[in-house]
Amino acid sequence: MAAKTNPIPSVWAREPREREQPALSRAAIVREAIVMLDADGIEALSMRKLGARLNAGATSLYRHVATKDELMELAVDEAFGEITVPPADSPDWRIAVTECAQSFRATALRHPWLASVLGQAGLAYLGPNLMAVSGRLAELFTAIGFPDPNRALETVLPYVIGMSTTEAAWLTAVARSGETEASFIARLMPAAQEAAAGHELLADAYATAAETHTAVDPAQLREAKFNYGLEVILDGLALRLPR
Amino acid sequence: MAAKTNPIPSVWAREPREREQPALSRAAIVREAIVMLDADGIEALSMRKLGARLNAGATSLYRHVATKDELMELAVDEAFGEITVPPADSPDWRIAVTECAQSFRATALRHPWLASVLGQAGLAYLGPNLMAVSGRLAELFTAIGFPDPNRALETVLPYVIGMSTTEAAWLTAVARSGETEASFIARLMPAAQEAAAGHELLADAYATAAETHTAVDPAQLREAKFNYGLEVILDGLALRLPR
DNA sequence: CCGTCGATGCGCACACTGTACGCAGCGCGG
DNA sequence: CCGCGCTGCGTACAGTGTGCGCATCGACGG
Repeated sequence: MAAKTNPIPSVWAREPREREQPALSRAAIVREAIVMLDADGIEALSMRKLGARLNAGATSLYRHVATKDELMELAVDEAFGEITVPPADSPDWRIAVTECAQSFRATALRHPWLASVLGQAGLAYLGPNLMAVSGRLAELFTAIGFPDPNRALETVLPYVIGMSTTEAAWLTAVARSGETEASFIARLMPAAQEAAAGHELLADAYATAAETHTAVDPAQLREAKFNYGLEVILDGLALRLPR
Repeated sequence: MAAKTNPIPSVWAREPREREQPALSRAAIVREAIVMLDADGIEALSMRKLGARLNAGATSLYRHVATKDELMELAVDEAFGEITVPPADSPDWRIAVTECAQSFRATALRHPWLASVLGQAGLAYLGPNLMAVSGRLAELFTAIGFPDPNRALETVLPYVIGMSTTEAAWLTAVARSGETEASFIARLMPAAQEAAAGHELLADAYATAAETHTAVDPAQLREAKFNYGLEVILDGLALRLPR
């Protein structure tokens, strides 16, 4: 402390060494990577910038992480840890499935880079959090009583993934534009209508979309859309439940 | 020709110039880019390699394409041109929807890089082919008679996108391994079972999956899974059709 | 036939990426 | 006390997208 308040400009007078940071660790690296990914998107994450953020050189990270791909894998699993799946003995199965679907969607929207990574790597990862989510989903869908729980799960999940990643990609585009979602839509729709020239119905759809989006919060519209599709699928699944 | 069979080592004796290639053009660039993407995946495409493939320097491409992102956008639209949508007056709406869903899936599996691009950029593109597909889909779903055709479409489409991109990502991982899909599964499943330790149901699912996959062609299993989920959704949508 | 001009291709250069390698310092066991 | 393994870092290399200015070409007006 003395040396700090009395800054003698000599290399010899400094304190022996300041191990201020809790050093580098795999957990700290992954945590900071997620912060950067959330803030600036996937293409803004580089090992050098990440190292700098941790008061470390770029190549120091490689003591704790084999490769950047592995780091992304760890980040994905970490994000999956935020997904909640209701217990298998939930009283109302539709509410239970809806809850975990919404949890998945919320996680994907909180971490829009997930969409990119899943598009490239799929679900071949085997991290503990991903396994936990898969396991709990299997339990839930089995307990519901579907004749083929896996098939049922593999109907809902693609829908949730598809909708969430599409939404996330959209939000990424919005974020890159620097505008609010509403103003981005307002700017995009005329171009869309022009591009849709020759496809009457489509142009009309864009026109009415532009109107509704100025009246209603776009985020609410997206959520309603998500829930509508989910209800459709749950109806379809209900037909397959033994009575 | 004389100069070629008689190679005088002089700059002055050579033929005036051979404009053998039909030169560079936006269409040729996009076409060759798709060939490379299909063959070696998305991370193998670089402007330099693409230029070399066209007997051109890397930066020559920029006379016809503003940026690599724009090139990808063009490639995506080109791929969307392969998707077929049945006419709006199809007799059986379930068959019609199934056909275009399968067409979408087939296209995504033929061009697995589509999954990556859609995950990053979403459907905000406005290319002519994408507009044409959207337009025909709108017509089809309107003609079917849903009370809210857009909502119906936006239920099926995310499912198709989610399942197709997941499958494409999986196939990409398989391709990177250099093995056949069956042997890749055989090698992966033990690891998956180990990772699923503590989640009984999941481990069991992996075990039975490993067995069935050795008995049945994995590609057929994937197709059946896709069709099952699609049927579920169509059942859910049918409930919303006015009788 | 010549001069000019716009379009096209290309070499160079810059900033940046992931990551392999070998060295320097630390804390700890013998 | 010595040595050793673990950790961080500096350097370096191959490769990326792309801006810039020059060389070359076909076509066209005089």
